[in-house]
Amino acid sequence: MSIQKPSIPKGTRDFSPAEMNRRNYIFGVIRHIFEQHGYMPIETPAMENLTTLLGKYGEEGDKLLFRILNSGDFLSGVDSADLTIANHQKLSGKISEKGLRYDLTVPFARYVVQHRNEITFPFKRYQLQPVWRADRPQKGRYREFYQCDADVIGSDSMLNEAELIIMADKIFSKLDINVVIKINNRKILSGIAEIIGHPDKIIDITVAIDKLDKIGVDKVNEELESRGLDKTSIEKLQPIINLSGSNTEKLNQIRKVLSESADGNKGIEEVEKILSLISETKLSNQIEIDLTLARGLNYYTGAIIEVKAADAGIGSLSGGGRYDNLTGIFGLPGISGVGISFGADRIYDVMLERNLFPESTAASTKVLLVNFGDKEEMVCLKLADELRAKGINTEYFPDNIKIGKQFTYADNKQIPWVIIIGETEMTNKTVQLKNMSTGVQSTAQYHELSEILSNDL
RNA sequence: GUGAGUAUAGCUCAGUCGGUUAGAGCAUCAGAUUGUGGUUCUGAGGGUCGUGGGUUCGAGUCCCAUUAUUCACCCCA
Repeated sequence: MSIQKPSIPKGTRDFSPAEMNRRNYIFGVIRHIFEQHGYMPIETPAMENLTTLLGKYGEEGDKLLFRILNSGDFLSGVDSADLTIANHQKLSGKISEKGLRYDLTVPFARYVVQHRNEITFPFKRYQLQPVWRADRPQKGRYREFYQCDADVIGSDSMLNEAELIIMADKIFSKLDINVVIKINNRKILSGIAEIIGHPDKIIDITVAIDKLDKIGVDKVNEELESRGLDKTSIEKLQPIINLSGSNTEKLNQIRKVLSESADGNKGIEEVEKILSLISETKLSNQIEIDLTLARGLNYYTGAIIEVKAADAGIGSLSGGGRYDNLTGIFGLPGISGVGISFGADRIYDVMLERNLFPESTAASTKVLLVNFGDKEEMVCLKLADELRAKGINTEYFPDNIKIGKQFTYADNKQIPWVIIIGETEMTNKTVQLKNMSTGVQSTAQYHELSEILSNDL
């Protein structure tokens, strides 16, 4: 066997220490805000039964599921007639029973149904875990990536929508990313489709309108026509396509079009309610009604939320919405949920591109003690432990090598301080303390160290 | 699923019209400097030019196939 070049599957990544520190910073901010609002952590397995996953994400989603081949003799029970290309779908069902999770919402719904007797409703949970999609990778799109979900299940109140939006605003403002929070409502979209007499065309309509900025009104109308809408319907859609102004102005324009639709009016009412609840809070980011939001249309039934980086080419950083009956298919009907998901990897990409990570994410070790050999060892070990006890991340270099090399090590690891204890220092019961960024070195007493090191940032 | 690009040192990339022994920067290692890093100087190691075939006296370079990878569409965090 020849030596093979090591590699990892496309769309997956290794995370080196510097990247992990930055990623953990993002997770830390998100977790902190979630917990501040009373969300509790759960985890679910990387793999789920395919029966749990299939049919929840539409036809496209089913294709993007990673399926796990059954262990052992996976062909037992398969007859040769199944082993044809035409039968691949049927075959796949026989040789694969498990799949990697595609998102965190469906496993959460499964979890809620399975644990319904242990859960107090409304149940507020958060979950920071990787998900997998067998997509073609490209910029900002991976086959393995982390979602950070917060959901409330078992409460119909719009306060939840408002809270999720406020949390999103806090998270992005804490991370220093300028974003636009976009909201929409499935009921408004249904209302539009109802008014023009094409309830089946919601997706076609939103996809076409979404291209307005790129291709202009005329082309959008052409596209609507090619997607099977008649002239009268397109005419009725014009006020929707040309929607503009403040959120209130937009709502008024929509209201005129949807006056005949019960569903549509309900949707408008919901959006207004959410906006009014948020108006009590001072948001750092802009919030904007956008009817082209049609994400997750397969299961969202009310509010739809999406967060995009202001002036960025990357896709959305966060998305969510309300789903009235997600647990219904698992045998627990009538429970409504609303949630939001943050894409940690895209947030990372945007922050890296804009240089938004704080300096402190670069290093975790605060001070390195230089190794001078056996005589100094005990003093160093004792001092190192004292510093750790004071909350200072400290390491002692394990080998007695040239101290130049030990400095290079500190430099590469971006450790801000180095402590040198040699024969002279041992006798005097002092240390040489060197600041690696200024290059300034001075003599210090043991008891001064923790204060100097913890004051410095 | 559709389309386009790329593949040469650990990394980023040069390599002319097809022509002798394939180069640079960065990184690594060693030394200048056995109690001081990041800056400087000197030197060293490191290559099946993705893989397989073809054209040719001769291929990193041209042609075909294949694999990997990147970007875009669809869709999505």
